[in-house]
Amino acid sequence: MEYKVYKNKIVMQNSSEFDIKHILECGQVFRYKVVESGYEVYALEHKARVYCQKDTTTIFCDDTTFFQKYFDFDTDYAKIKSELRDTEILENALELGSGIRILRQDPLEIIISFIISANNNIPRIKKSLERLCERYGVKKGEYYAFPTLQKLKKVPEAFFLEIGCGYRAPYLVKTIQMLSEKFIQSLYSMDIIEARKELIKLSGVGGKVADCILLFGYYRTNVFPCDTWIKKVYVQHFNGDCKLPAGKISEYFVSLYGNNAGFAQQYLYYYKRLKEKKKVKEIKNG
DNA sequence: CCCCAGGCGACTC
DNA sequence: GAGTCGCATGGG
Repeated sequence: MEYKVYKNKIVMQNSSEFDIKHILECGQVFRYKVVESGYEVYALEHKARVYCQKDTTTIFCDDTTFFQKYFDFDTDYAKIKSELRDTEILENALELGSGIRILRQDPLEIIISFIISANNNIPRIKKSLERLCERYGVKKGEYYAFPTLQKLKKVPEAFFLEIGCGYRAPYLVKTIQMLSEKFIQSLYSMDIIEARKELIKLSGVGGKVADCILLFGYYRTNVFPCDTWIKKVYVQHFNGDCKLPAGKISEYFVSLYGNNAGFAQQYLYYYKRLKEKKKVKEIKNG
């Protein structure tokens, strides 16, 4: 991918491997919002504004080094896509979500976000996280940083209830008490099986959430989070058994795509959600 | 009223 | 170990 880095911006031309809409709306990140003709995205204490006009994408930000890493600029997505283009459904998904990239996000932010995500819908997850940051994150001008672990340890269960976390509130409190910087760091170098086992020990973290944490928080791309949408993909496009548990479906896709499994999952998830949304709209409009 | 949302924990057997 | 079930909460 070709790009130029300036003092406070990164500029890309004809970037077929970078589409900010695809990146933000494929379910890996919740702290972003639509602004005039672009998006604003928040990561830890940083903020970026991304605009796309014709063939030019511009990332305005406070720290270009941070966001080059965050947007995964060192990975060759053209190569990954060529390796994944093996079936009709993948071909369609790769075309629809051609500009998807897996973000290098902060593990703590991802752990909290995906505990909240369980059996929840995206608008509500976004709202809960926004209110958590507003109350416990450091104010950075007109936005808020994600709370530090130290700050999170002071959040009472009642507050998580107040911001709409529902029955996940006690899970969050319990998990935050279990977390330490050392634990979070230790997972980077841990064997994937072991890391997954450690994450599942956390309250509110099962197999699916653990896979999301590994993929989005630790960039472990040889996992395949299986949720309700992916289940539909498996049944409808891979001739799968609808009674098969999520863990087995996940294993199936990892055996199929190996270190590209996480990427495949994002393309398929984005594809299925968009298609389903479109179908609902069509029904509504007659 | 129903069903669903990026599932998990507790409880069975 | 696999199979049920309840779960807060808001939207369609």
